[in-house]
Amino acid sequence: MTSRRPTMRDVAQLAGVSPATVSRVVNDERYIRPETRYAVEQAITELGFHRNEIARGLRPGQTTETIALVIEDPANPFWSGVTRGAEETARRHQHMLVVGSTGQRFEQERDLLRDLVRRRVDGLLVTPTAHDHVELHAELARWAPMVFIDRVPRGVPADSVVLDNYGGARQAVGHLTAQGHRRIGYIGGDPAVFTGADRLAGYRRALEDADIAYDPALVSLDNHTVGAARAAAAELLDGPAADAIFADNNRICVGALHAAEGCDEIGIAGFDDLELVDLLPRPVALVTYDTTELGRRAAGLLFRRIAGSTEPSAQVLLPTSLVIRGGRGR
Amino acid sequence: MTSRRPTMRDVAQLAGVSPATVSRVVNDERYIRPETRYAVEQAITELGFHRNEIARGLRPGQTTETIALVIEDPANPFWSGVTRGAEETARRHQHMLVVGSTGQRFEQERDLLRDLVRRRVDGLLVTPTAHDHVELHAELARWAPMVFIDRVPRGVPADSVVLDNYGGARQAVGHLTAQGHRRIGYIGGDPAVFTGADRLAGYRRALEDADIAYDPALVSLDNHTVGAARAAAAELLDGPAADAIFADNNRICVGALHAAEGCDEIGIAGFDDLELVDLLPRPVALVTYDTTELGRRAAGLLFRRIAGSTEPSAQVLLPTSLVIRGGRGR
DNA sequence: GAGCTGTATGAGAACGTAATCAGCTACGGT
DNA sequence: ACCGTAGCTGATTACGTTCTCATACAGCTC
Repeated sequence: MTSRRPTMRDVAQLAGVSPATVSRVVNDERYIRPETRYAVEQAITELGFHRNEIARGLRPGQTTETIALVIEDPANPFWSGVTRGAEETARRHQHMLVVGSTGQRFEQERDLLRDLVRRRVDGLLVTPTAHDHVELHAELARWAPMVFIDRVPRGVPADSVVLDNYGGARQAVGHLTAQGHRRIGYIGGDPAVFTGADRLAGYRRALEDADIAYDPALVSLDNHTVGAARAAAAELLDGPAADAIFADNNRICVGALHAAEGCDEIGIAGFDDLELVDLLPRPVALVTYDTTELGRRAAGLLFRRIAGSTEPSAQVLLPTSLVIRGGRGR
Repeated sequence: MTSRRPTMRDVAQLAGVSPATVSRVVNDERYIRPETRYAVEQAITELGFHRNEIARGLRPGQTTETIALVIEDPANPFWSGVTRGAEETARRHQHMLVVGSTGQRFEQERDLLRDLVRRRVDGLLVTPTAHDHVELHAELARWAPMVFIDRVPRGVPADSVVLDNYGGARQAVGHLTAQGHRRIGYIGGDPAVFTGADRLAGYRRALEDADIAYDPALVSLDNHTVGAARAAAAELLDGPAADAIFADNNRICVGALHAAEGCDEIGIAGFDDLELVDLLPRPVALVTYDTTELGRRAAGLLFRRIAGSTEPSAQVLLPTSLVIRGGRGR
């Protein structure tokens, strides 16, 4: 199938010119006789020549016109939205987007980032795995600009874009208290993840706002599946008699909705949007935001760095909004 | 920030050896004295050296260890599942995954594919845009193996992986007829898209199976948004008095569910899974499948080609299964 | 001690492209 | 006749790596 691929030399030979001339034609430079250009173009078409961008990128000062996006899981709607924004922005800057996933494993993140630096990507959009590993990011940020997504790095002076986790959670839980709920359960995922801590803080702040004492018995952490969240919700409703639940993310919210099915007086609020919630009989308060914009903003910051910006590092906080879905209300 | 990046020459100079020796250490070859290896490793650490994979890949016969995935929209759950499967498989083969989106625009697909071939990716996973452009794919498939996803190319001898669109639709519509529905509406998207034609054929076949005459008035095409689908569904229920609806994809299904809200006697079936459907009061029949597996299979076929397989091109049909969700049935 | 084999290293070429430099022609002005 | 310049093209080199070849020494065997 794939015989040896034609090079500029091959094209040159066929067209009866030197490789330099072929290069000039390909790069559309001045000072080419029309007949020469034509002959070279003929040869290019005949051989099916495609300039080797790898060799081109080897030249000093050249870039690979590639940025990388390192996320937890490309299939999760949150990350796939980010991916779309990043891809869109990369394309606008004539760059390709490489996507790598960490599955929340540090070793995988480390290998991935090192490999990407070796491949000379022009920049990195990174969601670090749960626990901080400053050395890794600091060492690699020497060679390629890095922008963090959904995490604020400690100790690495890099740009970052995060959601307003604190404000969003506070607003959602505030909505529950305004509805008269007093015993609001919190169901979260991995407590080591940056966003979880912020959302929990927002939850506590909302309780404070409403003069409700914080009760650790109403907080369940480390729920990583819909099933676990469902069980945790059932337990909170049953044991400490929660009258409402705040779900830290969309997986957990689905679990909570299952656990509270039929009990429409239980208040439910959650982070992340969910499709079809508006067809449910109960109302659900959701903290929504634009993940695509998250990807776009992050990539935008990255390209500013790639272009050579030396401004102090920026921490962008993306706003969230609270929407009330479902409950047959129109 | 980014000073000039150290090369093997720099490392060699610092370690007091030749570049060839550095190369040997980096590639973990035999015949290196332990002291020499140590000195080189010290120099590598001190300079923060990372081998330039671009230069490495320039050598003849070398590959870029990169495959590309060209899809319509990375944010769509269907494609993000495929992305995950492809990324996972790429990683297992020590390859990076480049993701590009076409937004269903042919020019964008063309530019993207050309650029990827110029960048010398080892292979391409492609979902062609709606209308066939055999020349493009045939020309590029000369240089990099190509596997088609969710479309069967006409005229290009390449592997492909598609869902059982025909069988899935037939089964879902068959379920509706078995429930006693006789006037089943079909709501589809772009009729030029390969999958739509197959699903429509499956719909017609299921009607035939149940001795129901095909009525064009019950078929609505070219619905590209949830809103359009909702309007189309409302119209079918109203005008030609459809008593059930088959939705060609998940966007359309959401629209149909909205249109039929409250009318639980209207049968609803659709292609693609939907979250939270199981909490709806009405039952919904859904054609489900594993998009991640789709990506994995496609990438698997691609790596077989990359490894040099010359078997005749394979068309993999991925099975679907029908699940009945919702309706408060447990 | 001549001839081997295995270990360890370096010199130099090659990969495909683009930039630099140099050279050529033709033409206009002096 | 000479110079300058614009238009056009080719030879050469460099990019960072790896591969091939050459070399040198140590420890063998006969």
